[in-house]
Amino acid sequence: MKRITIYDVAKEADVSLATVSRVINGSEVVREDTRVKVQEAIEKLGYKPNAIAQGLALQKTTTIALIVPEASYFYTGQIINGLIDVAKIYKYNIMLHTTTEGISEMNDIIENIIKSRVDGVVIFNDKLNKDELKQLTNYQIPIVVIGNKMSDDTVGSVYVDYAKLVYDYAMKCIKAGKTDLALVEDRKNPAMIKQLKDGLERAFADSGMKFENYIAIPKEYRSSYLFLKEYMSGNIHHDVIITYRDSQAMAVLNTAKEAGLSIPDDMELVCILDSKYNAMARPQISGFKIPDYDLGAVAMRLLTKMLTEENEVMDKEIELSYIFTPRKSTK
Amino acid sequence: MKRITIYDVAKEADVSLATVSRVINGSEVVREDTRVKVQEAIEKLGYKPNAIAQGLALQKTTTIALIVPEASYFYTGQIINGLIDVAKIYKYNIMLHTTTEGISEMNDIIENIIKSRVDGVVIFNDKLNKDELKQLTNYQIPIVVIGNKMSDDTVGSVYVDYAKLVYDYAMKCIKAGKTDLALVEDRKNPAMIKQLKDGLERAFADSGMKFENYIAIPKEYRSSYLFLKEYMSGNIHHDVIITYRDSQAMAVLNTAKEAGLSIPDDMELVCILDSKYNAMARPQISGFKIPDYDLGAVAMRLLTKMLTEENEVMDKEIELSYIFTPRKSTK
DNA sequence: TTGAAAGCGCTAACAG
DNA sequence: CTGTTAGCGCTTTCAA
Repeated sequence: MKRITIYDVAKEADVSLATVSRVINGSEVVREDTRVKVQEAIEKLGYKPNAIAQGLALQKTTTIALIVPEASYFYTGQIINGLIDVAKIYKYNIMLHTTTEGISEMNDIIENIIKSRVDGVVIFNDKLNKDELKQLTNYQIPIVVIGNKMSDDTVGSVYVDYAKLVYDYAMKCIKAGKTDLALVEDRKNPAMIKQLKDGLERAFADSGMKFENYIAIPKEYRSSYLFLKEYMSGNIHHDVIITYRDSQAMAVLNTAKEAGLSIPDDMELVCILDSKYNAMARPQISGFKIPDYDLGAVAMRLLTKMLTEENEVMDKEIELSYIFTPRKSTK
Repeated sequence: MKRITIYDVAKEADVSLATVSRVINGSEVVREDTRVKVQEAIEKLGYKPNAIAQGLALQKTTTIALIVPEASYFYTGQIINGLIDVAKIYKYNIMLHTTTEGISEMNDIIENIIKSRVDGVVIFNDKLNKDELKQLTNYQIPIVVIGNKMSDDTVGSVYVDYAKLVYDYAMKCIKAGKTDLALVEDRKNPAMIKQLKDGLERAFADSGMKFENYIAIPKEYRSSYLFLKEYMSGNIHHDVIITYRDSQAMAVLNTAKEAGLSIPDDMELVCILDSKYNAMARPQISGFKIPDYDLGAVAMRLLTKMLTEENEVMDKEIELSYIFTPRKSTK
């Protein structure tokens, strides 16, 4: 089947290709009867405009690139959902890229993105290197980063202030007399853990104390669970244990129980990134509802603004808030 | 910053644009010193070939479209990961589309895909309508569907035979004297549940019995959990309860426990789609390890074959297998 | 209101 | 080995 083009439609409708172009782009100037004539020809031939050719002529692709970490967490999925939903509204397509291990990886992706001439890019990545961004900005490609607070002329950001989140929570605990807080490391999300650690350290410093219970997972342990099992069996006690992901919270739950510790009576447990699985655990795990879907949606919305608005978009740093969801693992 | 093109490079290197084109495409015929000269010009100007223009000239975009359901399950994420990893190997880009509610949705996506002139498409969707596929095949776009067994000249498929999986498992149970099997409905995955139900019915029929314990979740219940809580409290007993997703298995686990039933002693529990959360539950839930990542990877591999091989690809229907992972919820 | 023609940036014969 | 040129399919002045 010969790929049918605008020329074919023009011939069929007995008009020039310019006219066909006008009707597919909804130009006002076309006379009604010729518009109908062209429409009919389009229907008859099953013509679909070639977006590639349009992209070339228009110097814009109406597609944006999305970079996410390889890990397929529910959280990431929700961000993607949010982003796609609003992208759909503004007729943007999504080119999906994932960062896998290997130093050069990110560079390849960036290179690829530049070549594909997307109109903008959204980056969600724990370990974000500013130098890599610079490449993109050099090519004048508008960027929105999710998760890190940063912005300048071509980059905007949408994020949740985890440091503040944990700071506030820690302050509340300290005021309630719970001063033995512990944070479990998450090897997969180092940057996030750093934010949490910073927040805790600040809270303790502001309270005239020092945060010391950072539970690092030694490299020789294949999983947090394995280490925590040993850790808990040491008859360890903390007032509150804080984990980043649900799976770590569950590991704490299970290992504590196995060690004869009762949660929340002997020790409280809170998970930063809440998930439905937290609610399925027994006891149910308390957590912070992070607006994952909104992170994606707002990021895309911000990007469309940066893409369309003539004058600089003013508010390019958007902080989203969270809600603490108390369940049964905290008192 | 003026967008720099192949012409700029040509002028800078003092050659024709054809030569530049040759070097960026790695043509063998270029003399070494001019190749170097061109390379230098490219570096100096920071030139990146415009993939859109290439696509237009070449009549191929080296991008494929991926359609997945909105739901951001871990399973879907893994499929995407697998697909992207092999897409990367073959230098294909991924255009991601999600099907949200609304009848016309899928049609919009198809329309969009046709316009974007992707080289092929991979579809993973529970509720797949063959008529929609026909649109794509009309435009000669190669398709690979994940999850449904089907194929013809332009469509291939990669799937796991869930009906067989559950059939075999049911037969094993029946032979062991466990004849009271129950299947929990999953409103979000009707087609999948149908496969499972078919398999069970066949197993029972082949054993001279009738499968009757299909646990439908009435619409008025917001979640499986809510209904199961009531169901279990009715002093119900089955030999084995089968669920599709981990969250349903956990709901069974929790509601059974709350009703005073012991798993696996009073009742066994098995989850079709295994996940890490199954291993985190207590007791740990037995499940079938479905090769999610491979589903994506193999689908993409198949598509590249269909895209490059001159002669018809012979094996366009690929069945992947599963492994039963016995844990603590089964005896 | 419509048509002619010049690009958009690149590839691929075809000549030389 | 390299340059010339004709597209790829569409948009957009500029004229008519």
